[in-house]
Amino acid sequence: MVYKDVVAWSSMITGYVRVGNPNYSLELYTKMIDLGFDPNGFTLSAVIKACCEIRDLKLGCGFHCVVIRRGFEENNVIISSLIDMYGKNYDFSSALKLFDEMPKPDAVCWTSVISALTRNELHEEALRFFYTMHRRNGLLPDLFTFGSVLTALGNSGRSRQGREVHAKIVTAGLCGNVVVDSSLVDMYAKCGVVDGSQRVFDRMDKRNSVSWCALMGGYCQKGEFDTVIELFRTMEEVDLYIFGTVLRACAGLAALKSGKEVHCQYLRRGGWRDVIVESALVDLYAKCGFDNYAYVIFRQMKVRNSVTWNSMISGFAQNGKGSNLLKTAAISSSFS
DNA sequence: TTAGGGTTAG
Repeated sequence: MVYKDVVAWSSMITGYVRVGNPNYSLELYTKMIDLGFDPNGFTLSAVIKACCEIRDLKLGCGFHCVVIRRGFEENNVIISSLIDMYGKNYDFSSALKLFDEMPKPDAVCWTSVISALTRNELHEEALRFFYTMHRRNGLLPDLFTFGSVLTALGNSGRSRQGREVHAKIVTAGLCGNVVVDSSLVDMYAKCGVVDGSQRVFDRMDKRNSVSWCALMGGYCQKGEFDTVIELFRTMEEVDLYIFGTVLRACAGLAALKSGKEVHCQYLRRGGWRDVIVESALVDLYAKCGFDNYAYVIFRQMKVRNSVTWNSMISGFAQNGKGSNLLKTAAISSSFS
């Protein structure tokens, strides 16, 4: 395919990123360059976003060089894409460096760096940036900013500040957005204020799987596992994330029957081979005394991580399988 | 024609 000018190429490249085909966007970009067209700001922000989607840090760095070479360093749209790309690829120091070099970052750039810090679990730093953006620079946080800030507040267990931010969201008239409301449910849940989560959840007009998952996570954290299982049974649509939480509740109760039902439902969905859910299954069966079955799942897993190994090893330990335990522990140590 | 947000396991 050949387009007549760089505007047409950019529209196509941007369009394919938007519809979730970043690889094709990058192919188009290569073709465009091969045909001798020069990328403009629109093209570059789109391909950087594509690198972000496919989690290709190396290629993203390459585009960062192109941005510098072509003199787009003061383009806020491109820089916020780059900050986001570095943040999502867990290179927060590059994200921070880029942000620090900006003479006058706008609210979106502040939000991008707050999100990069939150994603890299630098929650206190993210909150410092949020207050600086707001108080010292007079920039107004929006829906996107609050989404990240609530994550940082929840993960650092700051319920008092969480309530203050909740008040700001109400004042700004931003309640009613499903992402912000779900983030509030999650913030209260992670702070151990599950009644706060429930209140926000009850007032929501529109809920999605994130809202449910956040609420159920709150009850799990409180040890109210029966409530989690009850909530799960009332859900009409479930997604991958829910399984991890509900299996944690089943394991907490050593509820083999419920666990098996959830396991069947997970298998019926088909296609998912998720390390988190499968690790939760290993833990569930081991806690219910079925370490042999836990081991069957463990062996079939395509991807294992430290949680999987720990669940299996402690499963053997709990069930008095000393020799299996030592064998598994020895193999796991060769992976670390 | 372009940028940024939320949820699972030991």
